[in-house]
Amino acid sequence: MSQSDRLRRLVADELGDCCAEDVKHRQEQLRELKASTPMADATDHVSVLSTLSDDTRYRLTRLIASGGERCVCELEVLVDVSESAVSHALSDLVEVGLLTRRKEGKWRYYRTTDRAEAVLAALDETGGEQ
Amino acid sequence: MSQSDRLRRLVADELGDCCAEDVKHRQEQLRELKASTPMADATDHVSVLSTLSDDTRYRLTRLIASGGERCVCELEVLVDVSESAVSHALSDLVEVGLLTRRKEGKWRYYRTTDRAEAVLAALDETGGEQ
DNA sequence: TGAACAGTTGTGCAACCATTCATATGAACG
DNA sequence: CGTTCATATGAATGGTTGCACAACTGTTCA
Repeated sequence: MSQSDRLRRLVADELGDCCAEDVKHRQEQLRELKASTPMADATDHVSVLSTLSDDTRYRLTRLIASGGERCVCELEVLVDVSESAVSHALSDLVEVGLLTRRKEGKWRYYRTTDRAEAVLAALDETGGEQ
Repeated sequence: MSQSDRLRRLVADELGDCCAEDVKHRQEQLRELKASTPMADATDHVSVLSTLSDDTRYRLTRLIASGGERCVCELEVLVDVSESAVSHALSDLVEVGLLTRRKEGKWRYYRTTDRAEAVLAALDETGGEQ
């Protein structure tokens, strides 16, 4: 069974009856949908999401978002993974634009970006639905 | 070298000089930050993010978000993975509350939730920053 | 200069995850 | 009922990822 077979049946079911014209129209509609859906940033967005979708990185981002600028040695205390893991995590977060890094002397301070805050807010504001 | 050693040095650097009192205070501050940062939904949020952070699932969500309700056989045309993979992906998305499923006859229609739209919007609205 | 130290990066292993193939379910229809 | 069809589900597997350990940068201070 081919994809277009199924599509024909679907259109037939939806419209009651249907002719080749209707199927063509639906196909065209889907083609347009695919073309018009903004996929340019897909890779960018996917890497942001996948970076934030790790427990350690999520927690670090949360902590920085709610506590303001922090440096590695403070963060190490707040999550229980090695300092190396914290550093890895922070670098990943900077790389995708969820954190910014500031050097001061031998310390490095991390801060959340607007993007990080927007994503966290989106999650917070849509908590208890189904 | 212990964590609290580093913390002491950090506080010393920040304040110019510091006493045991100051370090205690910073430690207390961090403890409060940890306690007050909302981590209850962490697992929930992390699974939402990790579900959406897959290319196939992200694209499907995008397509449904911009095209409205769709059923599996339409979506199969729009992304180039097997029907089984589409079905798996959609089920995963429903499970974490990014899509809802509606049955009608032998077809199943999928629609995005507020949460999905909020997260996509957050990403869209914070595109070109650094 | 060099010792001490904050943080970063490379590597290997273990755990996890996405896709596929094969099969199951459940609705419609004769 | 039995077949067809749309979709779901389970098991297997191939690939990816997170972590700890250790070696390495780069900075400060003597």
